Amino acid sequence: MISLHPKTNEAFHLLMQGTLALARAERQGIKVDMTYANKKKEELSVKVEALEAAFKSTAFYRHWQHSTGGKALNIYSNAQLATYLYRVKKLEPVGATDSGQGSTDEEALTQLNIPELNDLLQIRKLKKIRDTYLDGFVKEQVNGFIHPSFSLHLVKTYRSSSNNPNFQNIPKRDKEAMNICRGALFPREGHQLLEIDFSGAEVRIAAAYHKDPTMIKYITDPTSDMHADVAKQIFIVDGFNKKIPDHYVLRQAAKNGFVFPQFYGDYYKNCAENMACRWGKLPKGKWKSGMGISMPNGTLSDHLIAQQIKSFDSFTEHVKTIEADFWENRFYAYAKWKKRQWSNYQKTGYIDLLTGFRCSGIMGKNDTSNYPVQGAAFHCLLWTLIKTDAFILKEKLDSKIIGQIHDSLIIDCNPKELQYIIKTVKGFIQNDLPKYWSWINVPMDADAEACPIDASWAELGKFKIN
DNA sequence: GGAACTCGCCAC
DNA sequence: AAACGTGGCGAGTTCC
Repeated sequence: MISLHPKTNEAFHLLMQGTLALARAERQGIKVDMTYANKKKEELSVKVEALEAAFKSTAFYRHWQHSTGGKALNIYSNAQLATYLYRVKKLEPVGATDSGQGSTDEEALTQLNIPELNDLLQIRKLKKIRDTYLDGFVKEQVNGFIHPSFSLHLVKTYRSSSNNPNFQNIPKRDKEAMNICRGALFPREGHQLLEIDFSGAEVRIAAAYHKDPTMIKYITDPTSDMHADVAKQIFIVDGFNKKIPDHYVLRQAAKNGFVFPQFYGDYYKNCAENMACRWGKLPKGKWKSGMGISMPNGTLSDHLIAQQIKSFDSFTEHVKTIEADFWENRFYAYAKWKKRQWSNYQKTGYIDLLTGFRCSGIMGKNDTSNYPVQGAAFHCLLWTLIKTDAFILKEKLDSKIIGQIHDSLIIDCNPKELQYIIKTVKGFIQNDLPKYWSWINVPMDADAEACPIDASWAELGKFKIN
């Protein structure tokens, strides 16, 4: 028997209207400074060639070359690199790829502590910027504008995807890569780029599913701070103050190394390793005084040793207890919902989203709680994009929606319309959206950031708007 | 010579 | 017992 989802019609209309609004954004496109892009490509090529020449003059390279027995050596072949490192030199691989080959990613090569490999990593970074991003813009550009495509029919969770070029993965965190890549993208003459982001989209939409009272409190009480609370617990800090830089780093480590991974279904061993080694800069094994990132009094190892956590293994055991507390006490209702999702899926073979979509097919346990959150959170953005598009058309504004990145809207904005647009879109998000979807059970909010007039997308951070 | 694969790496 | 969700894309590689 076919069971029809009660909200199918609503989901259908969201897809239809979303497709039309996104098509208008695609047609608008984003201006590329071609002179800049080509100049930067050239500069990167010069750097890559210099680094490549330096690499090829090392004993490491000569030995590698010699080891191939006459076969042409390509220093960018990870297969050849893995063979050399793990078969010829018999080094111990830090990890393995899906197919079982010793891994040659940044993590693995850094751990090997071979200076020449750091040069190789540097070359990889520059080539990525040049070949994936700058060259992607140049290839896809028509009359100085790129027109990234947005699709609503490709992703299992009913999120969107983007290609030709992909507008949703342009570097942001790495400052150098961000400046070079986003520095090529501009608004129309006299305009400024405006980005409106949902605040904590997935965390808030998850609350509509699990209705966890602790989580709802964290979202609604502005004096509470979930990541700080978890950081205090993991790193055992009294008098935690996120204004102290050392404490702020611990909060970031807890947020990105524990809280979010746990929401996606990660487990304590990965979390402990990431927090200790990647964030805390502590080694595996036994810890001594003076190791790791700085703390208000001494270093992280000093601090943890004083708390009787004297080794990586002991920290891991500690994080295990925090994981148990996280799901058994702090977010008990959330954990219960996750279990229900899995058992419902096992009975029915599908998962329904609050926005009227249904995910079927083979899923793992984590998928059954991740898909509905990821999809519905994106649908909040899509709904807002449709409303904003209609508003711009109706008011005959000069500003144009040019793209979307899962939970954010990017607008090529006429400065005269900036405040009006921000106010209106925030109104859609804060007032109209929760009315349209009455299952939303926490306030929805957004942040707006703009670039100066005529400035590239790289200038976004410098211009916050309350 | 192209399809399909692996690997690494960028975003949310 | 098992052990992080969703994509796109370039380069290298293998297969037909």
